[in-house]
Amino acid sequence: MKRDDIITEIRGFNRFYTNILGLLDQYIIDSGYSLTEARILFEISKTETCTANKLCSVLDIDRSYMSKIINKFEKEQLISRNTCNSDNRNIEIHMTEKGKTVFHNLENNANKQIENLIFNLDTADCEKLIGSIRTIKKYFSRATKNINIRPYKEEDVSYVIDRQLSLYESERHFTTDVWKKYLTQGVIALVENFDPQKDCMFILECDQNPAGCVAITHTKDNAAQLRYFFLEPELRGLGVGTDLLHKALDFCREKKYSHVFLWTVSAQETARKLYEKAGFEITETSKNDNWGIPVLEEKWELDL
Amino acid sequence: MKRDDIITEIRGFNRFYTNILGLLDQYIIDSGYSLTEARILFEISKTETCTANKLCSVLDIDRSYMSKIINKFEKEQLISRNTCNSDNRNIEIHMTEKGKTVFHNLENNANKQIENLIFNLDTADCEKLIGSIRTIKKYFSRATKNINIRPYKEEDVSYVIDRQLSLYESERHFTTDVWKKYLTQGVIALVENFDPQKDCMFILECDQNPAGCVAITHTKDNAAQLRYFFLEPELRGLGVGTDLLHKALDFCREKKYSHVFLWTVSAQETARKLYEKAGFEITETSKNDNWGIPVLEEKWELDL
DNA sequence: AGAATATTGTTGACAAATTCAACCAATTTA
DNA sequence: TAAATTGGTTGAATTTGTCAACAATATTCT
Repeated sequence: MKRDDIITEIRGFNRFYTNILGLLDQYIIDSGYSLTEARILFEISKTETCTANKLCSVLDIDRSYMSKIINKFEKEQLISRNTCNSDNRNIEIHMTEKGKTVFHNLENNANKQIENLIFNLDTADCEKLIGSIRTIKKYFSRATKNINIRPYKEEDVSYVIDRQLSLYESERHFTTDVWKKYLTQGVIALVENFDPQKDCMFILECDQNPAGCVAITHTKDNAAQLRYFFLEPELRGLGVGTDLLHKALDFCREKKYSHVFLWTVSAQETARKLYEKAGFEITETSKNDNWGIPVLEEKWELDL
Repeated sequence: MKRDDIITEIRGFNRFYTNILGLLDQYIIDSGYSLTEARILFEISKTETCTANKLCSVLDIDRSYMSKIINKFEKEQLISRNTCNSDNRNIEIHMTEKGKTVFHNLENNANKQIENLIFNLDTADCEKLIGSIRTIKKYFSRATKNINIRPYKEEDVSYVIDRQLSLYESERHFTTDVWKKYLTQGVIALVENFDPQKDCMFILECDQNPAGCVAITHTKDNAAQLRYFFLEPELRGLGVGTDLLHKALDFCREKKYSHVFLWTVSAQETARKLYEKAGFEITETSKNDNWGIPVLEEKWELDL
């Protein structure tokens, strides 16, 4: 299939889905709230500490416009507001009971509509539909995210440590203190002995928030070791990890390293695929029972 | 997967795709034309004999609003208008050279944007993406179409004959005069000897246009034969064919037929699946070399 | 044929949705 | 401490879209 045909097909789908959404929006419009208002209500209800500003950036709506809608909501007693203690400029928005009811009704109608849409689909059809939805989301979601890779700052260190500990715990069941100490002290050692000519640590930001990391540390004999490579789960599979990995490899090339190695565990499927794609090969394996669950560790190496 | 989870996932996708579309629309908005205007331009350029009214119904836009936008287009010399000869109420809309240029630029920008969106997808990824797009389109497209099944009228007869001849020619390579005569005379015979107590012919309409057919004819010994069952290709796989088939079967039940049969050819995969799903079973097969290409004909029967 | 009705398109008044520019107050940065 | 930034507000202006009345043509019904 040619590139142009793909583009044509996607644009056709965009027109198609514009129609679908327009059809569904009809219900909301009939409810007395505009589509924008409904989107805002939805966002308020799902955001814990919600401010007008957050809403503006998430929904990409003008500040003044937001202010007016929020005002209207307050007049209708759908929400209540109180200025934030820590910063008096911020005003926190909360849903009132009435607001929750109104929102609930909107939600119910929206659900019923989708129910109609899939009414004559059987289980197998639904599975296919959901699969397709996920595929499209995966391939397009990068476009809606503001991804940025930058050198680490002092304040990132706690994120790098804490987030890895919790990810390894939930995903790999690494729970022992030995493991926690090993990881924590490793990161701290890197930062304390940081040599910008030999080491690097990059933070991947998604919409201004840290969402992943990769580092190169030099060993005693001046070899490059890739460490602390992780990515927030919701960003996996978007090609973002590849970019992050290559940022580290580019650093190695820039600093004239001729070789990189890393240690990982065999269960880290997604990461392993990235290593393989980047040209790494397994050169050594060893068992390790110290992290809370027995694992097979693998050494991967790459000549640059 | 539970029904509610499916609905949640679809609604999540709707929000997601609203963002995607909003992102893409930005370019159009920056072009000096509104999204609505761009949609109208697109529709004008692809419609041969275009009138304001057609645009209104296709794009679901108010007549007065359309009138104003069309006026604006004419002032900017993007389009020219001339009243239709056959009906002086209609005013045909044509793109001027300037209009074509403007539209072309819009198109180019839109294409470039999509190009960016799929920039880091390889061929395999694109295949998956397109597959998913088609799946979603298939499952949702019924919702955007106005499907209606009604008894045939005199003026439908030529559609039923001509469309079947061309579909059988392009899809089954039935080309002989024997075949054409057989089909044509069959339909004419049905209409001429039409007995509303024993016969029926239903036309499936899609957005007011004929897009399929099914008929029940009585044989000499008063058995019900299902004939002339076909559906426009773009409507296949949406569950529309099933509805049409059941309309015919319901007629049979209503008229107290205890049995229906039909003849089809083994290559008619999609239709055969519908017959099978409705409970039909093959009771007889025979070769036929008279239609331009040798086929295996099958008799399917169903007890009501 | 002639009256009633429907269709296509237009217009002006209006209402809703959205943007713009100027502004205030709190906070952060230089 | 002055200057710049951030979160939020307000009124005016613009854009977008709807409504109701109307004109011109075509169709239907008697």
